[in-house]
Amino acid sequence: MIDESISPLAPMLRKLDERRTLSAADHEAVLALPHRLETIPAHRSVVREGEVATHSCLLRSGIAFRQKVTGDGKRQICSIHLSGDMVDLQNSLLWVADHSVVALTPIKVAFIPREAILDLSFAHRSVGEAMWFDTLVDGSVFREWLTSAGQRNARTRVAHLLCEFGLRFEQAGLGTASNYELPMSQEFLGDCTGLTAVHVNRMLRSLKDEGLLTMTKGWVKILDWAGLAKAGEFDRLYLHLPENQKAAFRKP
Amino acid sequence: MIDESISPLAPMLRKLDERRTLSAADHEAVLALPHRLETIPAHRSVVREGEVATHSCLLRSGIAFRQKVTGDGKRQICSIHLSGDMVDLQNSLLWVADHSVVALTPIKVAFIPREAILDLSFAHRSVGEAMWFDTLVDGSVFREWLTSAGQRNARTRVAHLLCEFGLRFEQAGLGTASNYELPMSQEFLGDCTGLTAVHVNRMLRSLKDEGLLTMTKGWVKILDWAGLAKAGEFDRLYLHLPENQKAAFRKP
DNA sequence: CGCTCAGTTGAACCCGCTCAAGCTGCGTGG
DNA sequence: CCACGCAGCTTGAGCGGGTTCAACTGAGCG
Repeated sequence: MIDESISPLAPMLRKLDERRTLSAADHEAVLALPHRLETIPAHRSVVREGEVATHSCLLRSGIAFRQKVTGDGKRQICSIHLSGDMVDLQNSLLWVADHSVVALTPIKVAFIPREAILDLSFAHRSVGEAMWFDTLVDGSVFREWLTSAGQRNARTRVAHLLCEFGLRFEQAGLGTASNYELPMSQEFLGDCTGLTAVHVNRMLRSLKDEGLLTMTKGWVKILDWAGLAKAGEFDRLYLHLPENQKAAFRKP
Repeated sequence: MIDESISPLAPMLRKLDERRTLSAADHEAVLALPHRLETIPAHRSVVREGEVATHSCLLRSGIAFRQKVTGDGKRQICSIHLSGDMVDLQNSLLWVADHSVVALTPIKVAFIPREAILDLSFAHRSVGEAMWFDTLVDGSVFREWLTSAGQRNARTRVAHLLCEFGLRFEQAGLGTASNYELPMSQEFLGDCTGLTAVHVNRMLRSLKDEGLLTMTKGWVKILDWAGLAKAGEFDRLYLHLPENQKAAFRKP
């Protein structure tokens, strides 16, 4: 197991290592990445839409999210990110940011120059694959959210989101899939799902009334995972969780 | 310029070359990729959700699209793809397909083993970067579609989609941004935008009535690009078109 | 000619939005 | 200790954008 105290980049290593088996040399190379540590307060943005992103940003702790803002000021949250996520590969590799990355809670980050990321990726194939695949999983989540926003009704969307968050938080070592702390307002959940805060509230009430979950002081407890998953049409396949993926890669 | 007659993989080379300047060795390596050619009729799927995708699929001609189907049978189109696109990198690299890829028109494809793609990418960094970045652009388009589905009203969504298609078709050498052939039913456009065919019809009528465009026999003519772009809140940044990107990379 | 599929239009309906009011919990300062 | 303010949660009532259902039109095709 990788000790967090070894290096500020340890969360990154942990995540890459889940996705691909890395050699000692790979480990060393990752930890040797040049970086600048920073703490960013809640609500402050890491990168803004339209800016040139020269650095990529490793999230070491806290929660961040991606957002896009429409012409008339409405906000769409595109995904959330937890410890270990390379939260701005998308923007920095594409040069001009097409969306913003914002801190939901206070976060600790490490900025890494994009060239260093690319050099590392192509010098160490396993690392490169793990990183590339991570960006593909991001894409898969975007597709799922798009499908929710486009095709599912409000109740299903909310239930789906809470299932996803459960698995994501558990994977990142923050609670369990059915019991986790979620520091998000209903307004925020609305911007994730394309609903208003008022309607999110009503859908949560409906789910609570059916005994599927409780929410108190920012803690979500899912009382009936199977029931909530059914209500949310939730199938974890799209998350491409590492355990499944690595298993698949051992086969051939 | 790259001659299509050299190899069936020429469209791929053209596209990669737009994104990164490739050496002669890079060219050779791309064209040397093992592949199996196939022609697929309209409506037939290339990969189905849940299948293991061992091959990646280069689209040589025709139009393909990605779709996800919800529990109650509704369909979300996630993106469309044109000549030169590696239409199934997302699925094949992630192993188990989380969405389907379907032929909209009859298409010509070349199936390439995923291992060959990966070997090439990591042996030839420019090729690898071009390919990785292409998957990131796909992600950017997903985010934009998500934003449309979640936050924009029906009229804006339809106008936005037609602007995007214009630029995509022009980029692929199929017509111009304001005059292109679009072999899609209104039902299909509805599944792209999360609307019903009936409402797509009404929104198109509204856009036509304002003199922004005409649609006859599958040909879209945009009479007032600026007007349509405004109606659709359209900003091309998210497409990360090669000309802008390559220019950015010459700078540093 | 008759079939089918896509486009078109109207009318009624309903899911989710908007507006508005009241509530709850909590931090701040007197 | 309470008073105050503020942000987020809750609930109700009415509205409206988009859906649903249905009928008709027109083009392509065997």
